[in-house]
Amino acid sequence: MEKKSLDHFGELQRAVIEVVWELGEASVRQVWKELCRKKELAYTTVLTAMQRLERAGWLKHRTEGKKHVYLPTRTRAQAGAGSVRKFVQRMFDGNALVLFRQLVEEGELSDAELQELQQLINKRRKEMKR
Amino acid sequence: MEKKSLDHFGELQRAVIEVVWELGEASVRQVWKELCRKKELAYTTVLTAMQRLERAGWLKHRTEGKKHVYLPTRTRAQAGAGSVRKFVQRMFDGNALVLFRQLVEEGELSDAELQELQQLINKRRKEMKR
DNA sequence: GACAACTACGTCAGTATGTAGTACTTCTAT
DNA sequence: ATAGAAGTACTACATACTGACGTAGTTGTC
Repeated sequence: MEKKSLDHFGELQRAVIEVVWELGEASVRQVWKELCRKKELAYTTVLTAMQRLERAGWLKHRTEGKKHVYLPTRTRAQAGAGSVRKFVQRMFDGNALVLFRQLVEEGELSDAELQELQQLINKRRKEMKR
Repeated sequence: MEKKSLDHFGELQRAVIEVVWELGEASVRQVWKELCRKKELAYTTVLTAMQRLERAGWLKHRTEGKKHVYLPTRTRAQAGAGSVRKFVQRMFDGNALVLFRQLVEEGELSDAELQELQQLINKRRKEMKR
């Protein structure tokens, strides 16, 4: 069922779903207006993108008068988590620790961030003990 | 220049480069033989895949007699790191901490792994202090 | 020089994507 | 009731990438 990871969409579809997440729910026109602030687009271009996202299972819609109001099927956080999971699967054979090692050792994080991360881990481990 | 992340390749190309990494360097025939253990493939199919990987900047080759010996342009680790970086960029606006939070809080890791991660972080922080 | 092994090049089908036009439908204001 | 605005549905087209090969030309070796 759930097939594609978020970061495998094209730019347009990606931008569309980001807008929907931001607004919580949105009509085509709303999204269109938002995207037009960056770049002129035909209304139907956005419509198509949203229909494709719906077919792909990322959006659903409810009918309101004559228009469709689209909602995300997953929260941004859920989508992020799913993408991470798939990414870890593809890239590191499902072993998340390898990814961590990569990020920690390749110096992607500042000392402050590392510290925050430690707190996160401690908290998590305490929660798990219960 | 460097455009595509490792996990955006198709299955064949992905399998090819994995074999090359494993062998260190490899002729088309070597890779072909290896891949044929899983699935019959025409020799030229593999050839094409390798040529495309070269055009994309993931392999280079040296000529040896009449054949080409292909080498990776990046180590597996470098490629992994690059992909992670791009992934973090696309998915979390470059903020790796958000990714960590995702993984830690969504319960992707066991207690043992969390513990190991803490050790990694400690080691890294000590290194940074110097 | 013949032949096997190679590479170069072209091709084809399938899929995804951005982009948008056209036609049909429906709500709404007069 | 009806015209027009606003919506959606459907179709189309160009581009790109991929898997998958076939064929033709080249070259090293016996």
